[in-house]
This record gives sequence, structure tokens and C-alpha cells, in this order.
Amino acid sequence: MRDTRAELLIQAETLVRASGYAGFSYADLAAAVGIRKASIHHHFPTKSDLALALVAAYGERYDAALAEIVAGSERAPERIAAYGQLYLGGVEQGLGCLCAVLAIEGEALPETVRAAVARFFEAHIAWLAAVLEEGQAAGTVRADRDPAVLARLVVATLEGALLLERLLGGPEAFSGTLRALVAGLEAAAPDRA
Amino acid sequence: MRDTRAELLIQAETLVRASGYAGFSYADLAAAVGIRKASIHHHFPTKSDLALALVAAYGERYDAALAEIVAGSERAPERIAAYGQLYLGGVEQGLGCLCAVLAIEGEALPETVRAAVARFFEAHIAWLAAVLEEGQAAGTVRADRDPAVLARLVVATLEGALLLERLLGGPEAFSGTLRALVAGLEAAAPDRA
DNA sequence: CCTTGCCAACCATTTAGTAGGTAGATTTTT
DNA sequence: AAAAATCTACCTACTAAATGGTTGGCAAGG
Repeated sequence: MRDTRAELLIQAETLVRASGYAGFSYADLAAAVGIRKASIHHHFPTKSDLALALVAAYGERYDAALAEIVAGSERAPERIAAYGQLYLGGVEQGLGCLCAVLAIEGEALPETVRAAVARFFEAHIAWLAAVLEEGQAAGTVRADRDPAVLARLVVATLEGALLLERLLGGPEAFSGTLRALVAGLEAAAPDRA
Repeated sequence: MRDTRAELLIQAETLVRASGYAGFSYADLAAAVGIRKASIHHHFPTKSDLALALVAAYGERYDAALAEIVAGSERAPERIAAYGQLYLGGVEQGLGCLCAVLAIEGEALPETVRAAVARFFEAHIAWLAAVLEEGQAAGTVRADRDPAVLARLVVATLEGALLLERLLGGPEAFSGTLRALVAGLEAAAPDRA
């Protein structure tokens, strides 16, 4: 029933993550899905409707992944590492983070979309801050920094690493950055080479 | 003499950094500079010519800034902090890094532009790796990590923080991330709250 | 029978880019 | 030094293609 709509979301997400919001057109999307341009408007009247639905779906997928991480690991550093792994797929497929792509288009974006993107990042920061705070209490995360600051550092590093290594170094370089990031967060990091 | 051309570069850079490469048009640029659309083609025949010139000018400005940092500070952590400060202007003005904006548009970009952007990042990574290696030798930077990996971590974190805090937390949040980043690079970080 | 999903055909606007020309400076030739 | 040729920077006016979006209709299915 919702088959076409779902397919539209999938293909549109790929297009946006590959070329940006302004960089893809309804014509491109129609071609990708094998449907006529006018039919897209039936499902998503305007382009910002589509963008909004895209961010919502993306956010939900991440929410599910975060819940799985909490269920699947105990120690905070492990959880952060698992969180970082979520970005890896993008590097492998040569696709940016949907919300990073949208965020960077800033000015040109409908206000509602910008707000949704902001909420996406805020949710991640809040989740990470909670994980890190727990880790500090358990003694697995260095306790000399505000967990909220560390949470922002984590999101920034991973978003930046995706941006960078998608273009430059590929999955291996990304994984190297992720390892260094997690190592820097752990309590009592070894100091000798 | 080169006044118009320079003005075109300035305004075009602002437009791209605010809205992306696909997100601005020659019409926008013409309006910003106060010239007719056709006259832009006189200076930059195609849009990718313009993009290429943009990246070149941006890269040169950064090169100059990097040289100044080397001249103006001795210790590696200070140099990294000064490097991070270069990104701050973008957060304050609500503009992304030119090369991050271009990098994210990936697929949709002319190949020549993509290559120039890649070179931009590679140059920064190389510069940072050299600074960090020197710092390790001098004992100011933690020596348990490959300087090349740390260099990538630095660029990723700063690009990501610019992306994020331009949208979310503003200059203060960016500075917080920068402080945490530099602190994590320093040798013998204090472990107690 | 009327909603859902899709379509062809259309629309106004915008896109990057072109054609051709003009006014003023600079250079080259006489 | 005067005249001729060339160059620079800009213009108006245009084009073909693409943009997001609309209209009205048609077929299938509850």
C-alpha cells in the first residue's frame, strides 16, 4: 500500500545525501523511482514536505538504533564506539549524513526543515550526554569534562569525519578517527608510546 | 582594476558558504555585486570556473593563516588552538566552511572542483600532522597516537563543530568543543575532576 | 461511488550559458 | 602625434533546458 511512498523516501534520501537538497530535483527522483514527476506531488505536495518526511524517517531510524545500542552494550565507551559505527555506512556508500547535508544548506532551507534538523542533532547530543554521564559515574569515562561538552565533541567529530573521509580516506580512515575519539574519552588513557 | 573580479569572488564565497554550490545562481551573484548576469560570464565563463577560483582563493587565505600561526606560537597545543580559531569566524557569521559545503555536495560537483577540495583538506591534514609530530617530540602532545590520525581527528572535529554549532550552539559551543579537543591532545591530561 | 494512485499536458519561473554590440581605454601602426 | 586596431569590461536580449508546481482526467478497488 505505502510501497511507492516508501520507495520515494528511500530514493529521495539517497539523492539528498549524495547531492544535497538543492542538488536534486523531482525529475531526478521520478526517474529513480520509475514514476512520473506529477505523481510525487501526490505523495509530497511540496519539496519541503518531502524534506520534512525525510528527516522524520531518518530520525526514527536513528532512534531505533540508539535503543539497540543501549540494549546491546553496557560500558559507555563501547556505546560511543557503537554510535560511531552508525556513521560508517555513509562513508562506505559515499553518502553524507542526511542532516549534515541539510544543515549545511542553511540559508536556502525552509525554516521548518532547519528546525527539524536542529532537533535531530539536539536529540543525539542529549543521548550521548546521558551515556557519557553514566560512564563518568561508572569510572569508564574521563571525569574532568562536562558530559554535555563531550557529547557535542562526539557528534562534531563523527559528522566531520564522515564529511571528510567520504571524500578522502574511506572507511579505514573513518575507523581510525573513531578509535582515537573513543580512546580520548576513556578514563586514565595510557600516556606512553 | 581587478576590482569587480575580486568583488565577485567575495560575494560568491559568501553565497556558497551560506546556501551551497547548487543553492546559489548567477542571478543571485549578479544582484549581490550590482552587475548584470552576463558580465559574470566574462570573468568566470562557467560556474565551475568560479567554484575553482573560489577554492583557490580560499586555500591561499588559509595558507597565509597557517604560516602566521607557525610564526606566532611555539607549543603545538597553542598552534592547534589557533588553527581552531580560524573556524570561529564561520560560526559567528553563520557561514559554513567553503570546502565543507562543496565536499558535501559531492556527486553533483564538477570533478575538478572535487579534486581541489580534496587537496585543500589534504594540505591541512599534512600541516597538522607536522605540528603534532613536533609536539610529540617536544613532549607537549600525547605520544600514544599516530600524528596523522590525530591530524584527521582535528580537521574532522573542527569541520563538524562548525557545521553543528553554526546551526545549534553558536560561538560559545564551538569554543567549548575546541577547548575539549585541544585538552584531549595534550600530554598527561589531568584525570581528576 | 468515491477515494487512491497515477498520468499526460501544461504553467510560470529560473537556470546556466550565448550572441552581439557599445563605450572607453590601450596598444600598434603610420 | 594622429590614426587604426585591439582589448577590456560591461551591457541588452536571447536561448534551450530544467525547475517546482498545477490541472484535469482515468482506472482500479474498497
